[in-house]
Amino acid sequence: MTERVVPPAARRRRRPTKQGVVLSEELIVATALRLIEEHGADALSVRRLGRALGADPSSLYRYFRHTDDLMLAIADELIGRTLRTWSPTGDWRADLRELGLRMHAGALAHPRAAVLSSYRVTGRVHEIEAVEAILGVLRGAGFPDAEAVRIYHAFVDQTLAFGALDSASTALPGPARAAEASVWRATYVRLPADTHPNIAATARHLVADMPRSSYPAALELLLDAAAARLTAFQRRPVAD
Amino acid sequence: MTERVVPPAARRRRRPTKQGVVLSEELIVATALRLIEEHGADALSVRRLGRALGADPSSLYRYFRHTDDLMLAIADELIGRTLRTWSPTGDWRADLRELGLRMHAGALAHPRAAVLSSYRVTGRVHEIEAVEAILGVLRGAGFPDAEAVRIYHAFVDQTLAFGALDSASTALPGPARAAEASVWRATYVRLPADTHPNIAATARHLVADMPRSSYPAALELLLDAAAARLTAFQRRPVAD
DNA sequence: ACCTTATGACAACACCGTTGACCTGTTAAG
DNA sequence: CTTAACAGGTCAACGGTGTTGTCATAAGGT
Repeated sequence: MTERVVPPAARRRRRPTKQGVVLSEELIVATALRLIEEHGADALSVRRLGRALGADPSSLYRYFRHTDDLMLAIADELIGRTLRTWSPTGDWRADLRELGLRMHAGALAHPRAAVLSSYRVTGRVHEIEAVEAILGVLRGAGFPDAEAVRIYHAFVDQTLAFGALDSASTALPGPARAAEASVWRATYVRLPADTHPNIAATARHLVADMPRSSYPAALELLLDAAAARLTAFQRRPVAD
Repeated sequence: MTERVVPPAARRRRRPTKQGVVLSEELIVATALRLIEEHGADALSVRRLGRALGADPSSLYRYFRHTDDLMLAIADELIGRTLRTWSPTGDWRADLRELGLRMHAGALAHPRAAVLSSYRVTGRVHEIEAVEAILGVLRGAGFPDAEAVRIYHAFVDQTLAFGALDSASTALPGPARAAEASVWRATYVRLPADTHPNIAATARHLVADMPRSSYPAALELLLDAAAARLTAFQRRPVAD
């Protein structure tokens, strides 16, 4: 068998599919994203994607070695779209807060694609840009290199993880989602104080707090802790 | 069609499968967990589970409406097991740290269940116990009720979100996972300093830090921030 | 002893990712 | 121009998946 996937640069002999579509990596990724947005992540399969493109499913294997490869391409495209609308101001806390909230919002906007991109390192252009930018913010703020990496890592993973978490629950089928929301009201609030004193005591807070995302709060806690460390470093600088 | 799933209380006519096994919800969940532990998360399918149990796959649908239901049952069992090996000492920071790390480790050991349980409220017994226990630790430490709920929410979501994130990457098929790990060494480290100064400057830290989970670091940051707030409250108490 | 019905088994359905073999239009070389 | 190579599209098949409609039967209540 000749090698299935050809590097994009060497692609020349493009010819239309039976249904008249000229395939390309970009078109495939764009169509995949559209599919995910319109019908959910479960709607993304090689076969369905092929159908949506007007091509035989197996054609896709000329562009991506396996579905995994395709996922990475999709993930990187998402990172790129998010980063394009963000520009650092110089205030590291504000910049990280803004970026975090933006990434989180982006995840919620593409609920089912967010899950895919959360746990993969793509090593592609957009991801690299993002890493460079965030590290720049932290080092510019005065974090020593090792600490900058540590904070970067926690920040990025926290944002991606919450993005995936929150968008997963957003993406639940309608009735299931309503059921989730009502568990707090229906089950937890009713627990008697003698067997579950702590839940009973905080019931009204639970009902108010739990249905909302805790990402903004968690982000603020992380920024607080990072700021505290920064002032500690500034008081007693550390060799790097 | 008669309703497929019968509430456990109403189960009476237990009869052995062709291979002589007497099914039960507990046995199914236990076997599923064993399968995951022994052969990885991908080894869990209705058909394989049936084979492992010595029963027809379709029999499982007498106990669980769909695989999702089964996953939730597994998830709750996991919460239970995690909680069972944890006993609060009275030092709230140590207790939360210990519980967080335990939950995270539990998630890593059972990736598929972890992903599901991260964004679902099961409302089952073990989950309720966990909520009660964590709230107890926080209120015992002196957090006002509203703040206790806020910290609880951030703590639990962060733990579950990181659990899902990290277990998703450990659940990657072998080669894909190896590829992930090498991206930092192969791609990022090689970026020239003139185009990517921040990555180049921190390259050795990135290689050391990124392949590991950032959960322990993120947890510590959260505990730091919470402790800072606690002392603030203790200095100037707040009506609740 | 009988009747009901819970529960297990079976077969079938509609999907899935992936691959090897085949065919054909595009392209570059002569 | 002609032609030979081969990129890239198509087809059919493999072995897997979750799920369901139907049927047989053994357990339990009466």
